Amino acid sequence: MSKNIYVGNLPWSATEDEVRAAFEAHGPVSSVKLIEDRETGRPRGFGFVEMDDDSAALDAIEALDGKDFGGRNIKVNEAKPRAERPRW
DNA sequence: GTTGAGCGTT
Repeated sequence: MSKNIYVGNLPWSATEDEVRAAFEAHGPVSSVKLIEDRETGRPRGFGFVEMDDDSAALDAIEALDGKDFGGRNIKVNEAKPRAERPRW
């Protein structure tokens, strides 16, 4: 199973590689997705991290939540389930 | 050469 993690308050200079490295330090990371504005292409400053190990995910959440990342305190929490793609 | 709330489109 996997657990989705929401990562917010990220600096605009942050990359997926840095976020992945930060979470891989606490457990195996399945995938990392930084969200950018689809219309303007600007980074929104938040992203999502998917981890296979639930305990490692919770450990990474409490370990990285409110911590300094790239000179900014990031917010790490359990992500809400993403809406499925509408078929029509 | 910018900006700051916060939950994504494969």
